[in-house]
Amino acid sequence: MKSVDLIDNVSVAQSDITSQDLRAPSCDHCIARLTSMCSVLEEHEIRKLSEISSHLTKRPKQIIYSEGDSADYLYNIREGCVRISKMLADGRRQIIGFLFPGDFFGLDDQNGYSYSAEAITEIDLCRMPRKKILEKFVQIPKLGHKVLDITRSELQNTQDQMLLLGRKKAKEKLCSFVLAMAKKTSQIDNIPQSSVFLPMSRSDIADYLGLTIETVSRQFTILSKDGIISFDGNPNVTILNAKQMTLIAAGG
Amino acid sequence: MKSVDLIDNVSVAQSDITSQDLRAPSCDHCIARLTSMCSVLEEHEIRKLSEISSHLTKRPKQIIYSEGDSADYLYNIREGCVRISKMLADGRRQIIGFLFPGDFFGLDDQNGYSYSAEAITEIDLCRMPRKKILEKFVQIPKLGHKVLDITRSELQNTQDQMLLLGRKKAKEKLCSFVLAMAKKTSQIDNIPQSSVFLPMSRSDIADYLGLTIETVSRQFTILSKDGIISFDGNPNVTILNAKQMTLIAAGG
DNA sequence: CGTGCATTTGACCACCTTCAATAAAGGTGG
DNA sequence: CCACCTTTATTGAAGGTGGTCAAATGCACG
Repeated sequence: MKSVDLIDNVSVAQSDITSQDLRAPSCDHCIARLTSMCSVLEEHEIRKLSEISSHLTKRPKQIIYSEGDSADYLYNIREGCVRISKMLADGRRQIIGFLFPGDFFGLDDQNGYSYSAEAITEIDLCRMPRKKILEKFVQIPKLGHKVLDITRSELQNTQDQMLLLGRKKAKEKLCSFVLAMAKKTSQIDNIPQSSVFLPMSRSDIADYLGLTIETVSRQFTILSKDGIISFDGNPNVTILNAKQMTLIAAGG
Repeated sequence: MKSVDLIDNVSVAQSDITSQDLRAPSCDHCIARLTSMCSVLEEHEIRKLSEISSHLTKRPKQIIYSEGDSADYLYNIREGCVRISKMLADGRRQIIGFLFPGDFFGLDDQNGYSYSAEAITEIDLCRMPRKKILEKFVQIPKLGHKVLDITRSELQNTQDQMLLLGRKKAKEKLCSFVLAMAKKTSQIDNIPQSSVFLPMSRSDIADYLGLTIETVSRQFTILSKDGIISFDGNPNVTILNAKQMTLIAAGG
């Protein structure tokens, strides 16, 4: 039922060992520090958090964990793109979200992880034991409040996605998606908003929008022919007519 | 754009006035107290919370607030059923959820409410100013933690609903819905799990499942003919074959 | 008993899916 | 570096699930 990880894990284990050495200085150069839950912490609090954290990397398509696994760790993304997804018994998949540096995932309870997490690009993660991070919420109240804020914001995004999945047409879905990615990635690197980096496959996009890869491909072609986007160089898309794209995305 | 409230508000204002008198004793008999965020509080903490709360009622179809309104209050449901929803400019609606006693809603930020909230049945609400409840999160840490727990749980439900909206067939959606309602309402009253109370209209169900009322109606008819449910007395549905229903709901 | 609204049922149609073929991109080994 | 193979993306044709339009039935209320 769960897809098989085709790449052996040895190199990852090695990365783990390496990261142990790099652990202390790693927060200093963490590009996610200003956008993640860590952004509310003082220097000494960051240091305390780094003591319970370990660092690991994954290669594209590697599984971080699977739906139902014991939820022992919380993950912070330092670098790269992660997809989180749920599956039906017969293999139909729904991608819950694409996560980028500064995002966290895996804060589940004793019922185990509620979704699977996999690397899309090369990724760089910061991992904390769930039990210890829950203690930190008590010791550092503002951390707990920040996590509540982020979770509420996530909930709102997910509710927006419900509107998309339940009520938008294929073309509207695609426009909403590209705009959302533009917004999300522009917070990370300094690519101007009109150029959007899409590291995920057509299959991922389809499973995120409740469509098939064929429909995604066709709609992209139409948007391109209509002069709304262009595909200069994969995996980048350029938004040529943001105004009209926004209009379509809103269902207008 | 926003639907008009057809029932005048005078009676509600009167309810508000009445509730001021009843405020102090109201928590004592609140049936939602054991299932809501209040469940973690001691007697004296409940009393403090009731000092910043007011009590109000609404009649079926009345609007509690609309998407975009300034998010000044948090609401706890004491009695009745509420629907929360989002709309596209052209009127397409997505119902985000049906809420019951013990559920809260309206914890939004300065961007305003992210969805509209309306009464489905006669409802009985407990209302708290957002600013004051945020202070309580600081004063009573376990309240903040409880709200985080509830919010995480909500997020998981919403992610399950993404899977439903994006990947399930109409029949599977209906079965999932009826089972979810059975689970939810059985926590509230003591109706045996096989009899499910559905206070919402076909239109509400359709907009929750990303379908049309016709499809909802047709699928209900099919499920009824297949002996999986029966419609003894509206608005109640009886589950005759829970096993098969669960199988269909899971996509098997 | 008639009016108004919600629900059910029917006929037809469209958007998206499914199936299939082709094209392009990426990875491996000679 | 190119040939070969695999994977991914695009494009085309046919089909189905669910939507749209329309009418009938049921139900509550005056």
